Amino acid sequence: MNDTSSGTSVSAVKDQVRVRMAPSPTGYLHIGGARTALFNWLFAKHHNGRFILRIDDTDAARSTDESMHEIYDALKWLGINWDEQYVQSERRGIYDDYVAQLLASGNAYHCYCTPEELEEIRAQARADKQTRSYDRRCRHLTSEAVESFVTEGRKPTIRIKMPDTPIRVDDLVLGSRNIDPDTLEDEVIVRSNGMPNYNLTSIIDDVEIQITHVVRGTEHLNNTPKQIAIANALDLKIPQFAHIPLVLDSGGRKMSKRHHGDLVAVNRYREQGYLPEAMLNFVVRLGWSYDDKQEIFSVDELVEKFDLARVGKSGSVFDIKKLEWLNSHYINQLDVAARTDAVIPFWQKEGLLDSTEDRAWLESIVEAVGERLTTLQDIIPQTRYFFTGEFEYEPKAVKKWWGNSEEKRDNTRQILTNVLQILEESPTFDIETLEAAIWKYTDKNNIKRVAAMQALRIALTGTSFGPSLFDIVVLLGRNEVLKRIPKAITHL
RNA sequence: GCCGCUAUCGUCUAGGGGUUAGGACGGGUGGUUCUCAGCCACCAAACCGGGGUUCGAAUCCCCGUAGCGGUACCA
Repeated sequence: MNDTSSGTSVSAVKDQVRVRMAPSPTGYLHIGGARTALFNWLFAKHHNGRFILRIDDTDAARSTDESMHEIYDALKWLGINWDEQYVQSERRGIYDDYVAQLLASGNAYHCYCTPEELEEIRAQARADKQTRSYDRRCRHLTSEAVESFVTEGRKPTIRIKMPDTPIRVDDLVLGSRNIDPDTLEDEVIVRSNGMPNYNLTSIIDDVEIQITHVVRGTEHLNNTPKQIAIANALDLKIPQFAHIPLVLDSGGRKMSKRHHGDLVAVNRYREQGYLPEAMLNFVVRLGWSYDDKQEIFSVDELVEKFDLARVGKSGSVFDIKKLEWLNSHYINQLDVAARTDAVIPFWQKEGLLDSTEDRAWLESIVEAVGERLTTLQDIIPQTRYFFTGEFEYEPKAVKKWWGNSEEKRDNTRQILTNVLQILEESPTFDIETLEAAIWKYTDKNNIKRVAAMQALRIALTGTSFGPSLFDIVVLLGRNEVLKRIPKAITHL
């Protein structure tokens, strides 16, 4: 409210900032939607305003309850809470009143064209290289014509009559421009079944619920002059607009459910073990930056620093590598207890935990894994062998470290046999003692440490990578280790 | 086809009339180490093209070009 640094005209607005996110419940929340929500939410928080959730469900055929709840879930998971909520299907009366007004003032008219006719008109317009695809033929229907359509049983749509003067669009991100009225379509604002359409309901609600700033994706840019025209015809005061650039795939195309499936679903990332903090931090940097050095932002910092004036104009590519980097950063930020809490559901889902494991042991495992997690899901390949001796010996690792000739394998068997004996006879089973004993053995016999260790690692874990091997040995415990080594020797 | 938007390393971006065009992710090399990850050091990597304006243009203007978005009785 006292913002002088924003660079937008927000500072001039006396009233409270009110922004909204208006998803249509026709699927899950996707990355682009999450970013729109986040930008709006941050803008609201930054200005001490209100963030409103509006469910744009005027398309009854495609809207589902299930989808609505998925969107709620995803938003809540991200920590994007809303102060008010509206559902368009419950507000039908409001739209009907405005439509009646539009009809009465002559700013809207009934259109009796059938979908087939419209398609023909469109095809013709295109062939003629026309700017508009509807020729406005129903603007001036004689009463006889109307009557015959009605007796034919045709149900009309209602179209808005576009003005013949330019429409000025001011955009906080893209700047201002005038739209040539010749390019404007007499949009259908009410379907023949009586349901109002997006361009009508959207602007009416924005005005009705007193939205001060409409922050949405640039796919809506062409809708803006149409919506302004509707508001003008109704003599309504329009909000400010800010169109934010699209989120693109690696090929530079808009990310969409249609083309990318659940690759764009926020919930998918949640299931894979991405942290909401990482998602937020990642997504906010798609199109927004603070300065030339900061990449990591806490939510509080974002609220403090977010500014529409620093939103770029061009689309940004979704780069999973960067998300992964941020995610591992935020996972590593968690202390061992919190990280253990975060990882337990993943062990459970994998069926690795049967409630006999004690907390201290689990925390030790997480401690040993250290900074090796990119996603929480990574805990599975990193730690499966702690919970079960039933694993495959990874072929590539076997070939490299156990050897691919009979001679080399004999050698490995010998090493493992010796190591087994050392571990068996060690008076205590702690890292220092074992390490000293093993090093003594390898150095004395001129065996490369790495060779012995990797041979043992594969015997114990099936893989050639992972935490410090002495951590693993101790965490597995003497009994288990003494079982796994002979098994490996037999398998060799 | 028509309408619109955009254009800095592969990616996210900083900058913006005079800079060695900066950072980060990713990539590469070396070091540390029982492996991997990490960490440390270093390297490669960009102003779409052409015209102006100007002493000077990546930056301002124009024109191209390319990419993308929209073009529904979807939102």
